[in-house]
Amino acid sequence: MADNKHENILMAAQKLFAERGYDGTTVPMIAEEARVGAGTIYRYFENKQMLVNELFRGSVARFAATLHEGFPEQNDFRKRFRHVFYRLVRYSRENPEAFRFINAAANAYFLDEVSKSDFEGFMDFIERHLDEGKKAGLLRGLPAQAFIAIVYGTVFHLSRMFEDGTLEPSDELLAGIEESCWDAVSAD
Amino acid sequence: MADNKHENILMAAQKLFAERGYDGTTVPMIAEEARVGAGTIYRYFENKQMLVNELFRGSVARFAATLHEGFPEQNDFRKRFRHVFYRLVRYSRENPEAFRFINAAANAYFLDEVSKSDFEGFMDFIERHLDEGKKAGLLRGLPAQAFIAIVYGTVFHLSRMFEDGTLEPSDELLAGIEESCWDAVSAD
Amino acid sequence: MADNKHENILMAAQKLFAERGYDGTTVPMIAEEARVGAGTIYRYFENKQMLVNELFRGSVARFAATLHEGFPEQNDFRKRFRHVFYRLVRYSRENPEAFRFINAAANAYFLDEVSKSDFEGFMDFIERHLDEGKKAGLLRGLPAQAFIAIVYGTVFHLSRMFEDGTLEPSDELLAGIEESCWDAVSAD
Amino acid sequence: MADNKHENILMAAQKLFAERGYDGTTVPMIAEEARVGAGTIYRYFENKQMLVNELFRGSVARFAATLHEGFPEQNDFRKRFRHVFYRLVRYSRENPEAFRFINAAANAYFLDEVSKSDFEGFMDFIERHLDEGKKAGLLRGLPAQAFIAIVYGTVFHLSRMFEDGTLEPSDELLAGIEESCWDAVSAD
DNA sequence: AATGAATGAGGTTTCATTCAT
DNA sequence: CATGAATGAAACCTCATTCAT
Repeated sequence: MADNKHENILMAAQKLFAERGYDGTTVPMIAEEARVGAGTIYRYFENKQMLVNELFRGSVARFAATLHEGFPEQNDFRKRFRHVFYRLVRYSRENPEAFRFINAAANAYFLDEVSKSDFEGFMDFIERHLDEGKKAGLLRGLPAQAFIAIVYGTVFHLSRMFEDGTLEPSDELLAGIEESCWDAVSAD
Repeated sequence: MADNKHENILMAAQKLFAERGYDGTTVPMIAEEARVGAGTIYRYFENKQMLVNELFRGSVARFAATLHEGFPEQNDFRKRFRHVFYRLVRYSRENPEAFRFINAAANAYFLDEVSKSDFEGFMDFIERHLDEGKKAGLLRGLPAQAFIAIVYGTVFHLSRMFEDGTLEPSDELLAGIEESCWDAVSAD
Repeated sequence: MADNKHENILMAAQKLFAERGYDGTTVPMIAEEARVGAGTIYRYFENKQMLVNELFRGSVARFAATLHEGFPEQNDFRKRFRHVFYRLVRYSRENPEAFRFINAAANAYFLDEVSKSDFEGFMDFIERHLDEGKKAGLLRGLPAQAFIAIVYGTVFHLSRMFEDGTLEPSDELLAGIEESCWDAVSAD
Repeated sequence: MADNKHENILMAAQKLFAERGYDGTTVPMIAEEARVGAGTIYRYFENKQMLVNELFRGSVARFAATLHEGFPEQNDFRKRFRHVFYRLVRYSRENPEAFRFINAAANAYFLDEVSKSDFEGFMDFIERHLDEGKKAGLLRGLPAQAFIAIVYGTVFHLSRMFEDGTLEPSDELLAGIEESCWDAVSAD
């Protein structure tokens, strides 16, 4: 266990913010979870709000990286769609707390403008990707945002179910849902 | 404006909890929004936690009523599916704060067991409805929960977009999305 | 004992700031001295800094009122000088804590601009008064500020001595010192 | 700049205590100003209170030395009075921070008994000097303490004015004020 | 000897709750 | 009934002090 306090604090905050929200999480709670003194947190973060913003931006950046990494070079839209779907699922499953936190915090009053625009930039990537599919005539005559609602909304809810045990994840299930989502957005 | 303080307080709390979350909302904030004294809140609710639970249960009950009301008697699954979809959308659009609050609060640490089981009961209705479609062989070979993720998740995300103006609602758009969802879950 | 909490808090703060300075005085100390809960102080003052500034301005205003009240109408400079001297002494003796506080806090970093300019306005009155004496040829060829140093400085130090018992005040003593000050500033 | 940390710390503390008071100055502030680590301060001083006391005593000792040095041997009271006045002024001008700190800290709750009695001893020297003048019949029929109020109080206030630029020091001005003070205390 | 990261006691401030009016 | 002034526990944050390096 490398004694990286900065990272420990962020991970502790991640967990607690996901469980109890920003205002429901106290700094001493974070300190205890991170196994540091409460004052130590203020050596690494200016205040609680800076901490939550730094955490949010880091999580969004890793989320974006997950999505971008391995994004198919050739313009095979079906392949790209599948990539995006599986990467959304992968991030939500490998970082369930981060994923839950990002979605709960997006647009929250404690986020600063940089954080909000970082998140928008992330969503824009998905939107641009779907727009390509529309231009190629592969998708229905709905706004790209509607497709986001379907795909992202589905993954979001799925992640909740995986987390609380309502649903057990399996390759088969995910393949089925990916196909469902594709059928929901593809033309004809 | 009838001077129904009990109701005013609940509506004020609804609005604020939706905007700032449970812990980010103070009792004096609720009092000001409801145009009552802070002490008055304690004549109608034992404490803040009881208030949030009563609010949650009321919202879930109205949500359930919206869904049940007009549920097609005859066993026409396609019609019933459409009913459920449109009623989810109707509730989310007519009570955006309540809808946002319900989804943010579901499973939150401040809910008591009664509230949690009320919400589960509500979800069970949707699940049972989808199970019928499966039994009738009209839906794909996926768990009913997966369909919930798709439909409910889509409506949830859609509602967010309507609220923040990312997407403009229209009959045509909703019809298109309803069809998408149906295509996502129906067999063939 | 009228239960004027606002006033009680100001008086408690006055006493403690005079004894221990602004930073050496804690809000709970003020609360205890004022016989109120710590939180109550924040119903009357936005924060500690607003409290110290309101206190300062009130004290300066009463100091100025003491000086202005009964200021001789006729332009008899000697009489006016005596008036100013005795009123400085009166305020410092009737409000030793306020006087000590004003002198310690003038120019302090926790005072806002309004407070500082209030104090300057007060000092300006004394300066204008002395300037009249200079114009009338009754005072020495020194800047009015030098006279302030002599008169105000003397009264300030005198007040300290009265407070800590180093010197016992008496009419005779004050008359003697007033004469000394006059001899220090008057021409010839 | 010799690397005398002990001295650097004292000088840094001097400056900061003069500007912000004892409680308004933090140990890290002193460390930064002295260009040492915060922990280093505790190698040279037991704690903050010991530091402030040591500083106070050193400043008072240098103040006393300034006054004693060159004190006229022959019993020429007028000369001695002038010496004292000019040495008070000299110290206050050459060590404005120390002078301001001494006067603000005298009697403060954080000074220990040794520090307080050191300061009293210093004041006693001035008092004894003035008593001689009284015995020689050269001064008015006022207590020596009253003369201290006049002379020390004047110099104290003058120093404030020099520091904040309200008054510009000059040989002529000082000569004039010294004469004023003498006229304030001398018989006839 | 010197440092500065780490800490927890204690500072300022907020807020759920009570209660006299 | 309704209120909002009052409160103290607990929140956020600071800082004197310690101690491993």
